[in-house]
Amino acid sequence: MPELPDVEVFRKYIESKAMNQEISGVDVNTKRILKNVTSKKLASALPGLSFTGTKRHGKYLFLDTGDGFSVMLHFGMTGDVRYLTDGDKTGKHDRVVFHFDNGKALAYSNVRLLGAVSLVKDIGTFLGEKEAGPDALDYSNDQFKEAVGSRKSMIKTALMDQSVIAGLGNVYTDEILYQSRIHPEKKASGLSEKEKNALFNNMRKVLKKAIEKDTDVSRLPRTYLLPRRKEGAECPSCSGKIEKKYVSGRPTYYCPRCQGK
DNA sequence: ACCTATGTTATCGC
DNA sequence: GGCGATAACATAGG
Repeated sequence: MPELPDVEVFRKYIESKAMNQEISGVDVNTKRILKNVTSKKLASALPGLSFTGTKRHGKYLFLDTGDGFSVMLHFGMTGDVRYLTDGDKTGKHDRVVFHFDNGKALAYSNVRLLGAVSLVKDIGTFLGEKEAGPDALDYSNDQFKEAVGSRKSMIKTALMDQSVIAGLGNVYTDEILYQSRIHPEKKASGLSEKEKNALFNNMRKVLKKAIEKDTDVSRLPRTYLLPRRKEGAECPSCSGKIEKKYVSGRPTYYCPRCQGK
């Protein structure tokens, strides 16, 4: 489920479990998940080091080693992490497992192989190469309005464009647009000041709420679309029907009555 | 067997 | 270069 809130929850999880434990070895079970690094390199660079800190930018997660480079984790659509303690077994989809000298381990799992694991020397350089825009939660209201308002694409496309805003994906973009009562196909540059302000405020509200609830959709407020993100579901606000339409090639759920064009 | 899916990247045409 | 549409990647579940 990795969008910004999911990756932030992963980050906190790793921060609370896997810090400052000496890495004893790295198992690469699926070489295809590695990008710009060989399994040999990964397995030789990390032993003796430990994870000393974490950083997240958009959907990218970085585990610092304190030795001038970080492990970069990207999760695609199905990535996850698990801290393995005594007796926990690795699963079929654990693509890379970082073992610690205390017997525990951190597993990066991914059903589909759309994600990536890599080593990154300089995070800023890496993000520059990826053309990542500012993180969604680092934007000021004015910067946000300028970045979004200058786009000629549909608002949903602009919000999901990682070079404009890093971190928003298909699911949370639907929620943000729903909360803001804005149709996903409205032209970004045609939004009013009021609409842009609402978008900015709801973006922060939705992302923070999702993080606060550990991205458990069943714990989100009743006024949220996510728990009912299904075609034909009842709109939590007007009791109309939720519609599904492909926007920018992605399945998009919205309430045509609340989110007029 | 067919369709769907939380992401990214490349390609084609306008 | 921007933008929309489309496909590709790989896999599990309905």
